[in-house]
Amino acid sequence: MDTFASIGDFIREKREAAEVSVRQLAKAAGVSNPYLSQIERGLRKPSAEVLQLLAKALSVSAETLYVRAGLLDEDSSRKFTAETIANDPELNDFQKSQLLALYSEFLITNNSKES
Amino acid sequence: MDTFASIGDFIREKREAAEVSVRQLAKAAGVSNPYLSQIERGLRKPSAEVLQLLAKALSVSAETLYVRAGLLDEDSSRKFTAETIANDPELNDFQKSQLLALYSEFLITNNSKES
DNA sequence: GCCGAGTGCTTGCATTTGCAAGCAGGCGAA
DNA sequence: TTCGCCTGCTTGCAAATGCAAGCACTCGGC
Repeated sequence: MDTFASIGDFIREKREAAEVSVRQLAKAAGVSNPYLSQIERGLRKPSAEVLQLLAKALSVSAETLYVRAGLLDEDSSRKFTAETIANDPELNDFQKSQLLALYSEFLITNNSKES
Repeated sequence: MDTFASIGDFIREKREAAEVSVRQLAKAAGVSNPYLSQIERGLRKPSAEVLQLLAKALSVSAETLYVRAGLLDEDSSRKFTAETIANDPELNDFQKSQLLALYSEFLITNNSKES
């Protein structure tokens, strides 16, 4: 599975579903229309910045496009729970340490159950 | 705030915290060491693929680096925290619900403090 | 038929990304 | 002192990205 051909197909599919032309989407996203055409046909591999612009213009999340492009794993959020909590800007340091302590406690509990 | 200078600072910080040299990290990530040096100094703007490689070598999530690089919005991180907890295979359902309840409580507390 | 407006795509080029080869320096051992 | 190994960085270059100018086509109106 060629990921970047896949993202091109996905973008074309979304564009056609939205019933807009290559030129219209390109203009809305702020990229050149030949380049968008090349992306859709898998001839070029757009940067994450371009994917971000296209996501916004297509009203889909950037994450969706990144996953399609192989730039994010659907597994990755699962692996780094502790880090995600630590980086959450909505939480203060005390709250983070409380969540992390509880999380660690659960891990220890689960590990001792498995032993 | 120049986002890509910021990602360079962040990568250097993580590398130094891990006590590895530019060459060691570059090798671990599979990128050239001069290029890594340029990234750290903000002279080059790495692609998402390179950020993905560096994230893995630094044991941080790709999302963390993407947010730092402006490729993902922090609003998405907030969604990811809840989702990350819900998807963590190390936790059972009860544990998940406890963490999510605590997390929600903190969000409500923080939102009412701001209002 | 011609024209204008639209369509997706071709092509050449400027700029950027990432690399390989190498430089300059520090440090410890002989 | 020299040597070997390590360090971060410089530099020139190949390949990739993204664009502007333009082509060929379709369609509807006159």
